[in-house]
Amino acid sequence: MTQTTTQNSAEEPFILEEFIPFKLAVLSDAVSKLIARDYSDRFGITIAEWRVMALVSQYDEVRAQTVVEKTPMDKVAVSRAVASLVDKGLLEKRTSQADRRSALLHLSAKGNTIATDIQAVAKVHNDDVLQALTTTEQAVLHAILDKLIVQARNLTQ
Amino acid sequence: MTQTTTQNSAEEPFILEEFIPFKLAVLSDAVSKLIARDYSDRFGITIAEWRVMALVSQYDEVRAQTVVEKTPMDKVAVSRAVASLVDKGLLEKRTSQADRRSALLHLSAKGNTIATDIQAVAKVHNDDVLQALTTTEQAVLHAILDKLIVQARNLTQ
DNA sequence: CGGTATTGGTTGCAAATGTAACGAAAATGA
DNA sequence: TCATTTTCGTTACATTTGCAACCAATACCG
Repeated sequence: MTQTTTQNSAEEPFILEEFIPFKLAVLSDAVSKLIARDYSDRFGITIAEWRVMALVSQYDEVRAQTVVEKTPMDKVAVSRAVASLVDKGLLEKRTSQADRRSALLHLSAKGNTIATDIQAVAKVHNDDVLQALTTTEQAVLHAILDKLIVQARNLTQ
Repeated sequence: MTQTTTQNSAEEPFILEEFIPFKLAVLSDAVSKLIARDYSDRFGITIAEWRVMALVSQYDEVRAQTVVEKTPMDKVAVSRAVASLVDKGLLEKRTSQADRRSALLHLSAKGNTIATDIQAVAKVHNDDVLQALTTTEQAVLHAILDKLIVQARNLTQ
């Protein structure tokens, strides 16, 4: 851990609500709950399932490992989301010819339709949240979040 | 839900990684895991427990309900964190004379010492993360997060 | 008052999540 | 080429979390 505290920091009162990790948790939690409820009500899927669908939709065909790399989900979470989506008939798995350990995921016709619907809803959610900001602020936010995500990854070795 | 999508949004490809709710989840998750591991290793407490300690330390004496209002934790989570802290001898509960349903929380001597230590560590974590940003960006981030937290609360009715 | 509703917090149970172990396939390398 | 290690994904088990029911105390209101 890097030492970057100022020397007079001990004198400043400690205010939890002003800590970035806390603020991020508060915000992310609020937004996630909002969205999770909506996706569950409208489409009967979880956020984890939605992430898998979104990635499969984007890349057309992905392996579970790819989902693990691109989301904050571990392989168990992905495995379970995939199983559930297959169960619901939204996703199909076919074993890769190149590597028979891994399965290639792709959306079923039904899955494709629903993915399109959710994408529209997701965009509305995104816009709803961002409505509180000016266009400039939105751009700055994106840039800052990108930097911080990189930083967080660096701090995790 | 407010309709704010632009009319040509259907033509833009959908990219999960660029959605603010997703970015926030990725970042918050990474930062939280980083911190959770550290607090657990160094002090043997969870983030939930740390939040309770921080608030009790700040306000000197609080009720469980106050913790619920100021954090993204529900009353069950707070109840359990409090029970665990009492168990560890870091927190004390005394029933309020004004309302004997509620308990007033305050730190034990040991709890106070540890709280001070964690506050220092928390500041370092905060600074470590923010190191990726300029001073201006840090200020902008705070302002934007505040706006978004308000917005998220408004969207949840 | 006296009954009903509300609030503060805990507990029990079910669902979700994380960790570790696992089997199957592929990569490594002696 | 055969033994060993690594990778892919699943499964089993333990822990955590969330929801609903709950008890106790207060507030509300006829």
